[in-house]
Amino acid sequence: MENNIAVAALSALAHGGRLAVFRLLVQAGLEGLPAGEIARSLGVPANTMSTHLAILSHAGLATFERHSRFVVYRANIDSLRELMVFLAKDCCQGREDLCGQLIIDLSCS
Amino acid sequence: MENNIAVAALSALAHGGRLAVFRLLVQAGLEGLPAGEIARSLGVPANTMSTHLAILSHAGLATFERHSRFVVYRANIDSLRELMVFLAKDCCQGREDLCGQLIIDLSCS
DNA sequence: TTTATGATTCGATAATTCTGGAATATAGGA
DNA sequence: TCCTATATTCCAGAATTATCGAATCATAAA
Repeated sequence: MENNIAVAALSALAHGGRLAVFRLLVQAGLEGLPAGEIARSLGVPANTMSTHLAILSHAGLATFERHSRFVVYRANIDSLRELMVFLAKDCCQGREDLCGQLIIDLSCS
Repeated sequence: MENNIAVAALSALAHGGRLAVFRLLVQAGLEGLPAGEIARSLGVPANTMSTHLAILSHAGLATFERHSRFVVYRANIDSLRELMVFLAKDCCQGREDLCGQLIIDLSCS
């Protein structure tokens, strides 16, 4: 993952509202959610939400697909994984000893 | 990790310059680096760097300790781990199936 | 006490991001 | 065609963040 893309992804998630959107999209799974429902669900005006969704998809954290009048958004889990690898790599540059501290618990507790 | 702290950590890293600082601190390891050396190393004015360092330590990503006239900063790897866990958890809320896609390769290649 | 060095804080400007009303697409139905 | 529903783009003001010169603080040495 390139540096600039990582910064874009971090910026996209560094916003409470967009973090909530991402979580909602993850919960929605493969079916995804139309923009309007996301906006309604989080109590945000449609145009504001449209901006947030554009930021998320620009950063690669979400994908979208038009279905007749609806634009369905989906979380891009793969992109989140790349971001996590990027962050982990920061701690592995010639210092594998520190890498050990990064073992994270992925059990869904 | 609390939501607001996670957002603070994401914001802190969502800046090319601060990302570079964090990387430098990780490379420096347990010894850490004094503020001035970090500033010189990255070609940033001391006062600007001081602001960046404050943001990083506020977000928990760095710690500091005064040694006579020097203020030595260190990366807080543990905090990065917590951030990664936080991000991973977003994908595990009742959807353990998606969690599988998050297995990341921590081998330091 | 005076001077020098390292670091932070203050204050002001520039730049960016956030937000939402209004206008504009886009697609389907009457 | 005309109307409605869904979504985005345009635009402008508000809010926040970024940057850095100057002043100040903190520590140590002369």
